[in-house]
Amino acid sequence: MQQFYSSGSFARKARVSLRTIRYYDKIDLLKPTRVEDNGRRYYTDEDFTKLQQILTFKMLGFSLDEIKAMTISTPDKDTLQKSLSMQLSLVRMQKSQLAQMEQALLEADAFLNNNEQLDMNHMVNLIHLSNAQHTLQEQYKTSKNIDARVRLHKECSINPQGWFPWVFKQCELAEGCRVLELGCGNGALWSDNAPLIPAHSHITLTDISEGLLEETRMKLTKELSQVVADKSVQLDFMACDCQALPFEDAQFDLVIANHLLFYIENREQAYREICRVLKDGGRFVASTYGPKHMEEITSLVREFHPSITLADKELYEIFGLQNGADELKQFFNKVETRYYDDGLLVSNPQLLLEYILSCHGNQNEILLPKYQEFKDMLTRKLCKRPFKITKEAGLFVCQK
Amino acid sequence: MQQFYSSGSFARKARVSLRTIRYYDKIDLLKPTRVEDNGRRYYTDEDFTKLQQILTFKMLGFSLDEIKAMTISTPDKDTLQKSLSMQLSLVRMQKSQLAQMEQALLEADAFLNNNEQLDMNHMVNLIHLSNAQHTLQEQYKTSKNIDARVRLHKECSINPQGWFPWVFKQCELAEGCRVLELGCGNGALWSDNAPLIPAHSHITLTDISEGLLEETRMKLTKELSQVVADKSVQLDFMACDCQALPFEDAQFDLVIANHLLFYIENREQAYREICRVLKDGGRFVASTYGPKHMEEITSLVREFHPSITLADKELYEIFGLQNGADELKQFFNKVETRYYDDGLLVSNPQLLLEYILSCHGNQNEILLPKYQEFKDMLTRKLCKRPFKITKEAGLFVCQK
DNA sequence: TCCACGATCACGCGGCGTTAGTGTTC
DNA sequence: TGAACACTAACGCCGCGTGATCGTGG
Repeated sequence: MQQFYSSGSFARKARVSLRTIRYYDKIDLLKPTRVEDNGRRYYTDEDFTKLQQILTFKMLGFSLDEIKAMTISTPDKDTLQKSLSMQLSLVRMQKSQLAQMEQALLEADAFLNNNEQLDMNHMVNLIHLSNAQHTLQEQYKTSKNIDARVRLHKECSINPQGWFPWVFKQCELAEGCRVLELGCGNGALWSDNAPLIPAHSHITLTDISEGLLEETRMKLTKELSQVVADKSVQLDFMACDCQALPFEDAQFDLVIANHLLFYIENREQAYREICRVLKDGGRFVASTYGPKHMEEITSLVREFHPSITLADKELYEIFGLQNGADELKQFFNKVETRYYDDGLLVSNPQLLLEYILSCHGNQNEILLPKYQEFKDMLTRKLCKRPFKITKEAGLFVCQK
Repeated sequence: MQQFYSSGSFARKARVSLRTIRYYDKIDLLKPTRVEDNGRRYYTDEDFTKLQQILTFKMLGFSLDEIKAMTISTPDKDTLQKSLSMQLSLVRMQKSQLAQMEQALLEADAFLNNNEQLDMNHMVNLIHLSNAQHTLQEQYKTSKNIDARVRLHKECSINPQGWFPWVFKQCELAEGCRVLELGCGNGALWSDNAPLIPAHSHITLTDISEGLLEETRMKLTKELSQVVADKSVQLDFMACDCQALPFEDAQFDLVIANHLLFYIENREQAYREICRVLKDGGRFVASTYGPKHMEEITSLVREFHPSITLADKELYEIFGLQNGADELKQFFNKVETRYYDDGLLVSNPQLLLEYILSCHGNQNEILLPKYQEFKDMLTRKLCKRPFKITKEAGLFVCQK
């Protein structure tokens, strides 16, 4: 009962070039359902739904490689619906971007009408907006990745407290304290602990990514509006590099760097800067992983294929729980190491799969072509009993 | 008082890469205001406005070459405003496209929710929509070109009647006639002559471009709604190639091909098809140019640079007023040639310039680098007395 | 004296368009 | 017996990213 289309009629129906169809076959993005011995390709209606996803994501600016990772699973009804809702949210984001452009263009036009002098800020703003669609995708991808990681931890952690509350507790904030967080990311440390933020505290959040910081600013000012008002807490945001802090000396009681230092090229410079902006007796809290963190996942994927690495460089080797104290002691008087007691019990293969695919190593090159096979293996592993994963995370508390 | 930016600070401010800035310099898309002897580039605020246009048009999907043609003139306040309004309309078109996508995605999702079976038409529709942004630009460009040509003729013609009313008159439509127009374009023949369309006539418009036809359909059904209702005129639309007409034999009293035949590869095949669908005694009206049409413009640009040609092949050589009758006589009984008496008197250099730039020859490669020089030459030519341009257009009336 | 910044090649990549030449099917 | 269609292979284009290497100003 299946109706087959030849490559030509398939391409015509979809109004894409034949070359494109062949190319998508060659790069394993869209394989024909059937290939005859003479090499002729035959496609079905199912391939249309695949092509639809591909083209829509392409329109939204993703590269074919990225699309390959996004559309790897065969489209059953469920994944199709997920994909559609993802497309929908992306289309809406694009639309709102265009609406911003429209607004800015209208403003610039009105400005030109009223005023002889034209304002460069308008122009620069427009320039940034027209470049924004690229940033938008980057953000979407990273936020999707972060999402996958957060979900695994949230849904499978043994310790019910959670990482951010634990870190917050270690910080021991006092009333009226002045705090600087470096690499704030999405600001989870503060949104997760909103009720615990002491009165009159002055919190400065920094990140090196302007776009991310802007998003975080919008999110936090919304979510913390109560606290800010009730306890007269002050929130500041500043995009900067922690190797060159734009703050005066001896400003802060506490500096926090949550899972950040392994990304910094010149850590000594960063320590110097942190010391500079800390008051005498102020504290520096720096969290990181240990060598055993998530080691079972690494073994698991290595079992499937031995040459997979989930991270280009092991972050804990650069700055980890086992070696971080040494270098910190050169800059701070007292350095105390504290471990966070937790582990994961994973029974949902999909969660684990998405976590693995969100890693920054070479896993996708190897796993995506054997997606189904790998998924089946995970499912088999997890169906009998939950999979136990070690967490080894913690932080250093340093005193100036 | 001018503030200069180095290439690096310019790029940082605009958040584009330095490489991009250098590349735009190399391809003559955005030249720095000043270049020092050591090769260093220096940019000003004016260059920001240029860059804004470039990036916005790029976001909207135009190629850098196209953008070069669009942003060639130095941005005084007037051209800047024009450019902004152009950007605005394009942004709005994109937005509406995205809105359509959103709609279609929602529908598909709802469909999936209610119904087990998913409809391929939805998918194919989505596919076409995601490809549409490309078509959109094409349409925008051709419509801009057509616009430039129409404006020149409308504003500078000596004969006040106008081309389309004249053609319409030659067609001698009767009540209840069945008419087929091949290559209807934007349907100007009918919108320009709406009050003259006889009652009960049945008009079928075709074009080979589906997108253009769809647009024309929307436009005409709006503009002719009165006539259609009052005189019970019937309008049909059909995307097809005139070398293979999807109509039965002996259907039409009249077939019209306005400035179309020179584009047809196999004209004999087209004539056969036209004869086939014409009733006995039915007529075929085919318009075209003659060799002298607009010849002064060709001389003018050749005067500026002798190797410019405004059309890749001269259309009238393929099928023109001077040679068309011969081939028509092989298929029709009577062939009568009628000339349209008109000419242009141009005093506005801008109109003429835009007309020339909208031609399909090699003029842009040569003229755009010397844009200002050419514009000055045109201005000088036209300031003393209007520039006279011959029109040699007309049509053949053939009887089956 | 350094070093951050700027400049010029030169190569490469992604996503196809475009011949060129060769079957295969209606 | 074409002609319409399908296939592979190979090269090319655009819009930069990415070094490599070499000045130069502050």
